[in-house]
Amino acid sequence: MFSGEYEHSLDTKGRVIMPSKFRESLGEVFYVTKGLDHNLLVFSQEEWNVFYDKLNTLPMANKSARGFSRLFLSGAIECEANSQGRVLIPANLRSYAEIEKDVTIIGNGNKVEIWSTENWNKYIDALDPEMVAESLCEIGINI
Amino acid sequence: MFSGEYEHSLDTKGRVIMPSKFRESLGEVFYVTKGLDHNLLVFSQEEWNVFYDKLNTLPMANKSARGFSRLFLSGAIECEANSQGRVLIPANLRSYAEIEKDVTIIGNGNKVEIWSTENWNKYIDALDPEMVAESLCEIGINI
DNA sequence: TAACAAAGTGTCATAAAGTGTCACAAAACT
DNA sequence: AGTTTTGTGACACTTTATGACACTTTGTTA
Repeated sequence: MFSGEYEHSLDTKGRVIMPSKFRESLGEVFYVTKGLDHNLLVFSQEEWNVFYDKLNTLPMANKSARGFSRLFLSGAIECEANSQGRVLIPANLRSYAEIEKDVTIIGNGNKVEIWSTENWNKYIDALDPEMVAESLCEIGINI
Repeated sequence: MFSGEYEHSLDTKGRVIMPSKFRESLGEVFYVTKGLDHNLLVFSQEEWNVFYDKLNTLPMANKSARGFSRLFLSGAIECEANSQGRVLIPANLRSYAEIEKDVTIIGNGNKVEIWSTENWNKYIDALDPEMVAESLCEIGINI
């Protein structure tokens, strides 16, 4: 399980350090793709396979199925952290997540997320626990 | 699995570079044909065979099935990338995909897709994450 | 059918992008 | 406080992309 929050910065070539706490669980090879809140998602090989298999069962004659597939796969890269745990984030992912220099990397259960620090702070500040709780109730989720 | 997004431009003779990340998996000889969204599809020999077999099982008594078959097969060409990974896109495919100068090449699972950069940007910008999230729920993908 | 034009192909040279690793700084842990 | 681990900048090196140009093939016209 991934948890915690780490702030790092990109080097001049657009590489980011994967925090050492996450490296072991992620494994040698892992996957980065676009998330739904203008952030990036990082999956271990195992978790990625589960996700990829689901995508593959979708019928390509269906328009929205083609959309997901393109969104997630065009945004996906296979990474192998080098000896120092650095990973290159390609330009298209950087611009999608509005990442320039400072990133915040958080653990979120079965995945890791990469945010631009600015967006992360905005997001987490705007999150009102009361309202979140309320909405969960409404849709019948009991936590 | 093909994934990632690469932007390239055609040379003056209408050739395009196949990104190096894709070359190995595509193999020496591969197939290019028309796609469903005014883009081009690129298959490895192996994936092409799978695709071709699927086309062959379509009931040809059905009008759309005949259309499908004609769209994909009439547009198909066999390609061999030269030593620098360049491939000539024939004029009919270029005009089908509205490709003039800038192309974006994306990995999409079992196939590669070639888009005019302009069309690709329009397409991907029009995908609304909220709506995607909604549809993902419906089909039971949890991300 | 010879001459020419157009289209297609191969390859070089250069520029740009990506990758590996060293060395030091900062932080965490005894 | 000393030791180990982790993060960062710097830089060398490798790989990849692309314009340029020459050569080959194909097609057209006189």
